[in-house]
Amino acid sequence: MDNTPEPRSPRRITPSTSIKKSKPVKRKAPDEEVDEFKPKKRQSMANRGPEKRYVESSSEDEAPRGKKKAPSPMEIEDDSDEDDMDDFIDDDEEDDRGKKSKVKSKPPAKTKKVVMTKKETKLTPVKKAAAKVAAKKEEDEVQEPEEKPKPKYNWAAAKARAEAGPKAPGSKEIPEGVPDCLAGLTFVFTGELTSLGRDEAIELAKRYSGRVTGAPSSKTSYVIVGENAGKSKMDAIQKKNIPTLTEDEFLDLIRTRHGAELDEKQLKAQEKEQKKIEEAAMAMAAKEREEEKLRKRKEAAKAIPISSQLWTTKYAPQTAKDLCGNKAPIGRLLDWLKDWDKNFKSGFKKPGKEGLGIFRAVLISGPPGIGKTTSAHLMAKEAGYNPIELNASDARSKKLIEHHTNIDNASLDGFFQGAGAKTTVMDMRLDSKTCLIMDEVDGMSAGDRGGVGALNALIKKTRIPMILICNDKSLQKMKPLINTTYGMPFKRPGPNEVRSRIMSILYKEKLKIPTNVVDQLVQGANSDIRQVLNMLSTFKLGKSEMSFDEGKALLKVNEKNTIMTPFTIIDKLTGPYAFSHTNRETLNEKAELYFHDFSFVPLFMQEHYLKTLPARASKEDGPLKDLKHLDLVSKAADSISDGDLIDRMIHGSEQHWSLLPIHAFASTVTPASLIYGSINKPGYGGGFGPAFPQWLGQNSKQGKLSRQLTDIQIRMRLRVSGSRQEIREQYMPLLAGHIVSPLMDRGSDALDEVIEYMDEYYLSKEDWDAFVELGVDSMREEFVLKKIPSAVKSAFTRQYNKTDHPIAFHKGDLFAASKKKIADIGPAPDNEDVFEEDEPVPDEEEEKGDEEEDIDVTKDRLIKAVKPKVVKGKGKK
DNA sequence: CGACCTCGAGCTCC
DNA sequence: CTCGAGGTCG
Repeated sequence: MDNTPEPRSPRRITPSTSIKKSKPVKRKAPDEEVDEFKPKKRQSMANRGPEKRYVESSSEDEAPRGKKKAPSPMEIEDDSDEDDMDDFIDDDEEDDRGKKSKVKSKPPAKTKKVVMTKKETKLTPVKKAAAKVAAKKEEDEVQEPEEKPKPKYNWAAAKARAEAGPKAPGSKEIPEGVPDCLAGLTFVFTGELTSLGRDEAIELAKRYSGRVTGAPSSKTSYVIVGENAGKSKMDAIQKKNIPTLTEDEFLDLIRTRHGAELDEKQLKAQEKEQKKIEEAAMAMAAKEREEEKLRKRKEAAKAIPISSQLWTTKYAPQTAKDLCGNKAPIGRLLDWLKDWDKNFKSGFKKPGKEGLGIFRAVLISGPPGIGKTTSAHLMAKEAGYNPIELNASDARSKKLIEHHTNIDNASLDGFFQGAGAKTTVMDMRLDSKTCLIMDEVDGMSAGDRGGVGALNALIKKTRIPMILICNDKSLQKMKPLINTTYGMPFKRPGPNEVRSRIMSILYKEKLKIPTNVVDQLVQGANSDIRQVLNMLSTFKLGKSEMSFDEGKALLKVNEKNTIMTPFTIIDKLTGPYAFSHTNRETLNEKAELYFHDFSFVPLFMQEHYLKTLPARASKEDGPLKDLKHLDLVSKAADSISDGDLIDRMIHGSEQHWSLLPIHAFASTVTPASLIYGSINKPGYGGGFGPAFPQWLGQNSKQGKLSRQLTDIQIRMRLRVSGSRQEIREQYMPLLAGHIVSPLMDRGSDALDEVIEYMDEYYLSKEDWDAFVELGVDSMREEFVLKKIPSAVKSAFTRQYNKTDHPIAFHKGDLFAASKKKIADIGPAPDNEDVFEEDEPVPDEEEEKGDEEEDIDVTKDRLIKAVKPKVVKGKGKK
């Protein structure tokens, strides 16, 4: 925190939430959260007398570094904010001095070089009140003249600023330019601006239809250079000779530039686009009329009139032209479908030019809402196929996969093998021109493992093209599909692609929404057209126009839908400008991020804090920079370590949950405030974004092992007694000699013996796997698996699956049911601990799952063997 | 109309 | 860094 920035002119810009389109609102209506929040906070600060003092003094000795202090929220108060506050307090003081001569002069803790010209600012009642509070406090603290202004002033000043800010004349105010005055210009922002946040600046440029890109290039009209501008960018700027602006000049540009000074080319392009939009809208209207007619003719009472349909269905893409983005993969998909017959005849031997001739199925993957399913349908139709959609997550299709497309089952399979045969599956007719579209493949195998396996087997012999759709193909369970299908990753369509479509729809709906607003919406909705349409259609109910700010408000309402993962949280907390003085988020808001998931976020922070290029060190150069970096990291480590201690108190025996906020700051916010900065850090293992905490990986593995051990124990408890530990330490080595070693030593000869032994103890093949995984020393996993020839392994699996086993609950899914059975039998009396974790006894339905055949044998056996009514845990044998 | 070049953005984790 | 899109030139 010692790299305090130069004193600078105060910011007169409201928090972004309160930028109003027209005149600033009267202050009687304090704007939104920020404002609501701050005053509240101030009060709470003011109420705390003594603590505050400590905080103040400690925040003062930041400069002499190395002093260990208990982490405290206030400490990590942004230095910049402090500065700002200073400035503001100064303002207030000066005002007050001028008017009442009441306030004593401030200790010269900080040199103010910049004297503002806004003393004439009329004090509004609120501001006066705020100033009064400030003044009073000042009087109180006067005895300690060496003290810096108190953090508590921040709130007063912040409030005053938030409310009075936009009105203050002569200060850096957000200028109001002519609409579209930046049209046709391309901006690049670099470095930290003095009063505008990066986002605000970008937003401002976009508000006036400017274009903002990340890297300067020959297309860039202006580069707005702030403090600490990146060196590479500056070099590029110099090399390409791009005009640069300061922030003030940028604001002036907005003020002075009139209208769109577009050159001919741009105008032409605009015209062209407009024409395209209108054409598309016409086409849409025509289509709608047609459909409306059709509907009327049919007189289908049930059909909903198109005009009242949801926009998302109403404007669902009808032709390939309507699809946004992903042009290349969609084209490939079409080619593949068209060539399918040919490839089928040649036995999928010829790769073709794109190499997709050898696949019988494609796997489309990509985030939701970008038209994967629609593309698949449209392309199938276009290629002359009759698409059948199976949604893997709905039970019907699941059954279908299980029962009809199972390779051992003849019904569908007959079709897939016989040429040209016709079959009906679930009331759907299949013929040679059918194309199977499996949606949400990744949601499939959740309930029935082997779903993907069965699907894969189906793919290998299908006689019709199959299009599989999933959201995430990197999942483990999707692995079998990767080699058998052609992967087609779909990406989010770019804003440009979405815009034209949205614009046409809007044109047709007679909604007047400027391009930049649409862009904003698209961006805010992450290019999810459906979401944008939904937002717009609800908006349409009230109005027919939308301003930039209305769009923003609309986005804000909808943005809650986006989920925060620890990754995004860490991104937010340690992003390049996360704690820069232009950042508008309060510390409390940052702490809120921690509370999103307070068991994970600290872990991610701990994983991440060494991987940034701290912005606080970026001022220095050479060795000094490294030193500063080290210093910051060391401080962050200290804080994280403090956080760990606090964590002990929270999660340890004392359960001091009230310490959670402190933990938030110590473990997360403070480190973030120190090391925030560029994430992409070459040379340090590189990588992108926060890594998944290694500890978590190990932890989840441990969790898995421990669950497996519990499994084994529960199964064996029919024969043996003992806690998990006992089983692990005493039975398992013994058992290993009987169920693992024979396979290692004698190979497949020992199979029968081993399986018999496992049956004796009700151990399944899965238990065997777990058993091996749990092994140590001479029984450790790699060693064992290496020693057993793979032929033996597969023979083992085959043989095990071939025979019936006297275990009622050898499937993981049936585990819940199995526990009940054990309870029925009555466990060994000294092992009640296992049953403590029992879920409520599952009801009958769950018990008879899909695997009835499996159960039947064993069920009889077990249930006959014992009296069923013994109460859980109490039964003695 | 096609090939080449240049610009720009997204990439990764659950 | 790599891919795709878009523009320009032959």
